Amino acid sequence: MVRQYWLMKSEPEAYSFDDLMAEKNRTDHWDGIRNYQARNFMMEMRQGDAILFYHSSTNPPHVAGIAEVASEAYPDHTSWDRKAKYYDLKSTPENPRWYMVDIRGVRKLEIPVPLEALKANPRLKGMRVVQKGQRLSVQPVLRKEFEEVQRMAKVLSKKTSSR
DNA sequence: GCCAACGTTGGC
DNA sequence: GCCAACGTTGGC
Repeated sequence: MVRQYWLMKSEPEAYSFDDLMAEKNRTDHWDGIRNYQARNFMMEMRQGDAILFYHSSTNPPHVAGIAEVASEAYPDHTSWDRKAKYYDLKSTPENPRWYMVDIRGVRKLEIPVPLEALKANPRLKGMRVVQKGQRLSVQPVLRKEFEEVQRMAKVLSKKTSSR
């Protein structure tokens, strides 16, 4: 049962939605979050919550697919791994500072929904991702926004295929 | 590659 | 607790 809705960003060159779908059980852990607000949102996530998987730093930026929360937050062990990219010396196994969740790919959108289209849709005005300066890589979305993005993907794909 | 908008750090 | 300096994000 879906409880809450989220949007998570990833740079596709680093990790794309297709990469997630290619994982065993289409499931992977979401490590490397080093922002308190994003971490706190992840700690609110419950199994079955739905996720818009967003590709940032690509042209054009877009929502690529739907995922779901596969496990609730648990300590991000890469935070105390000296060799890891996002090592934080203030995080320890005894006192973890950073957390991660597991997410599972559900389905790829019929067609990616570009940021420009999100911005042009007045129903999505409240989404953080369309607002200037909102860099948060994990953010809550409303159910109606989540459903609107899915609807847009359907509409866009019909337009494309009828040409 | 630029740069605006943020978040974090650390001296005071 | 203030705030300057610095680092990062991410659209363009």
